[in-house]
Amino acid sequence: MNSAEIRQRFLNYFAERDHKVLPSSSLIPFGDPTLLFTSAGMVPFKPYFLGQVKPPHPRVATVQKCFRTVDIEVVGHDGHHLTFLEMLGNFSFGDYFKEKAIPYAWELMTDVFGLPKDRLWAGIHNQDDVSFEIWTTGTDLPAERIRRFGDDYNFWAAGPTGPCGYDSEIHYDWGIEYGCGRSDCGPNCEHCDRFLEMWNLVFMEWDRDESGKRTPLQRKGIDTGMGLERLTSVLTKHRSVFDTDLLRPLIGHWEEASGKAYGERPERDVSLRVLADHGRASTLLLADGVVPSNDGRGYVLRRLIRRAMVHARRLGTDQGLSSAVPLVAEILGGVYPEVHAQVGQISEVLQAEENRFATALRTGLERVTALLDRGTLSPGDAFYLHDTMGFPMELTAELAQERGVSLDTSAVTALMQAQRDKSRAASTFAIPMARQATQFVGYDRLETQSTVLEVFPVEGEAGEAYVFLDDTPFYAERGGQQADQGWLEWDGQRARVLDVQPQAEASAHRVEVEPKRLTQGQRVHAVVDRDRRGGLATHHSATHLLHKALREVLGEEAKQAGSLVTPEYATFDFRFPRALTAEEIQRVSTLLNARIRADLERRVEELSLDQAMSSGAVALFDEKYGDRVRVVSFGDWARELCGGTHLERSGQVGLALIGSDRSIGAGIRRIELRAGLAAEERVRLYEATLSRLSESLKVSVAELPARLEALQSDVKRLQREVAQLRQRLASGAGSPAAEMAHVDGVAIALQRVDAEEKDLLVYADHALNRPDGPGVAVVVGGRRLAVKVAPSLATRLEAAGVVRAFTAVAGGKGGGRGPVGEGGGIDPARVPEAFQAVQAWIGERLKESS
RNA sequence: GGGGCGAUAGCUCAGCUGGCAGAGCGCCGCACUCGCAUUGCGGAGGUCGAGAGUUCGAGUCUCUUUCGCUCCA
Repeated sequence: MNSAEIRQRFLNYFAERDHKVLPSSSLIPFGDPTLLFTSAGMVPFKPYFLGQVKPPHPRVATVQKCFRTVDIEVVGHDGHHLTFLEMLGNFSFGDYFKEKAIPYAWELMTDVFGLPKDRLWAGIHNQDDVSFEIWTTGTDLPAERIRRFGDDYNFWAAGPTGPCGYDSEIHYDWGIEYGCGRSDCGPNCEHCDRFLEMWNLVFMEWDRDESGKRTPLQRKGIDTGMGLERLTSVLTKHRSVFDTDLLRPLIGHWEEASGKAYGERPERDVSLRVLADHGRASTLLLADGVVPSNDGRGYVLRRLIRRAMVHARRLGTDQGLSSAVPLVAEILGGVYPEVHAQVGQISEVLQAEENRFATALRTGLERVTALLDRGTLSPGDAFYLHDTMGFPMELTAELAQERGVSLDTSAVTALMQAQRDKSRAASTFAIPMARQATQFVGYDRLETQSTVLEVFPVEGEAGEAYVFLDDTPFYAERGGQQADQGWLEWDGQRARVLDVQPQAEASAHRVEVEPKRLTQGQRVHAVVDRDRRGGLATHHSATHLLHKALREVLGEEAKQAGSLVTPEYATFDFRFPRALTAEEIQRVSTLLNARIRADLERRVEELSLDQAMSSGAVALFDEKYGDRVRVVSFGDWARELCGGTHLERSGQVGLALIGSDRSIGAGIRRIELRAGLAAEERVRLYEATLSRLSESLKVSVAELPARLEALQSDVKRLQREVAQLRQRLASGAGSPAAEMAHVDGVAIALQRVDAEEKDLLVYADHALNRPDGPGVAVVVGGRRLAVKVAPSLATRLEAAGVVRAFTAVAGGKGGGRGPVGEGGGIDPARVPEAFQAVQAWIGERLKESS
């Protein structure tokens, strides 16, 4: 039996029992900004479990792509942890409960997959007698192979509040020969890995509130999850998931690349497993639109790629993850077509990221060697290299060892831990979960009567509340379009809506209001800010038209990689390997504005995802489950899946201006777009600027560039002349006569120059450098002052002292360092007196030091 | 979302405690050379990321901000 058959048999089993089989959703959870990745099969179904919306069918089954950040550090060290995995699951939304879920699981494992009954164990919660009853009466699992555990193993909750319940796990027993031999050895044994946790059946039973009180859910639910990789390993009698047909070919790829065989040396095997896992995970993440970056999802991806490179280096190969993409596509591409379709682009992005890390390593390496040359390496240095330069600590340690320099790695790890704690402490508060869906009515209307469902205070912001409504005209920030703003009005009161965040099927309105002034059940009038919405719609529609124009000019592979739509401007990111030429931008702009003037009519259709795709609509990566999707088109030209708000006709855009494109990362370009009013304002600004310029330069706009160039070269020539003249002045010829004084054989010069002269010190310098120059030069220009002391006197006189003696009389302030001093704010009328004071001060100093 | 580091000539960077903006490479010119490379001499090239503040004076100190690199959530 291979993994493909196992997937199929699993789904078939549940399909035969009236489950609707749904396709895997994206690794990027839809409409849930709090969640980084789809980490379990139930993630796409959260709105169903919360009762926010009605599921398409009361029971479903899926094979879901999952990514788990928590296991990154663990991967490779054992035979069953993975970052990317496929989760087999069956779900019931208020339909059957554990009385069916347990027998289903048992029947599937034993009858369908034919696992020997004496190898299976069950774990249940120590208070869950109901499950014990079902296991013992509903299946033929003997009571002695049921173990009871506490909350840490068999209690499930999505968070401190919300749905929760007991769960029950099915464990596989590899046999006594793999065990620790202890008498209490069994599932969840801490001393050995004789038992493998395979399938977790979650029984969602209660709703928990802030005080910890549990109230029974009206509709109890079932959520199960079993890793395809683990199941495959058991069914094909391989102790490790890395020996299954899902992963073994990837291990083989790295064996070949490195020339090191798997299964010979434990530490090499770790590297081989890490590479196999990370290659799969990176490929699938990229296929779902994640791009390496400094934070969020992109950062996790970057970390995977870099970890993999360190391991590749350890194996002595310079092949990066990009080399494994075609193989991953071969293994999983049949199941996940998005991988197949993008093999080239995925490899390119990986390649670019690998190059980037290579440069980080190179600069890091220089620094490490520089530090090691000094002979010591403190934990602080190593942490700096890791934290600031991104140079892996293991490599630092390795290099230090080679050079015989000691490094306290545990101290470095402690510093890393401290940094981690700091980050965690500062992590943001989540928005509380809504219990009901919000109906968005804002496509056609900008205001509506609505009822307040729930109100929560915003943590850390007094006077603000999250408000959930039953109906809302406010568009929540989604798909790159910023949220609407506006007002809630009730009983003569009015509160500003600052932001609206999506939360699965609900919308959280952040409102400027004391939380207790708005109560559940209150009727409110919700009004969207019309101007802001207009700007958003203009830019969103313009973005669609731009997307299409780009694809026509550059080719279909110029695919959207993200966008930001604000009322004032929009940015559009797309995959393209190089900068656009001026001519290409010109063509895009011409085409775009021609289609705006063509005044294409906007149409919105609600279709099934399949229909939409086959009708040629452009789909992005974060499509969600649900049988209907919105397709927005302008004429028969631009056609995209989109939930955003749009204009009625392309002509309403009026005008669209596109800026030059720039790179924002590996293979991704960004174009800035201004449309409608914002474009008009921009044009007006340009016009005003140009006409002002042409007026003051007295030439036509067309002649401006030539005129400016001429002026610039004039200025340069004049500047040069001025500098030369000034040099000549300062060096003596025709310079204003300096007033000279002599104290104890030291000549002191006072020179007065024009107030505009900038570099007073240059004059002082020149005075000193004359063959018969003085020992001290004082230069005054306007309210400023410069002092320079000849090197022969530098040990006896400080320029700062001269400046202070001067300013003590003439006012102002100043100071200096060594033989150079400057000051300002002096009264020009009192310079003669001040010069007397300077002479007196110098006289005293000379006496003291002689 | 939090932390660390950075932004100075076309490129890579230096600029110590605030006091005349620099080096190497590259570029241009001249010399040497049959020519090229090399070498020597000379030269051009700077809103010191942006904006406020402190100060007589800010590349340097403080705050804000943009962007980049990096670690973490």
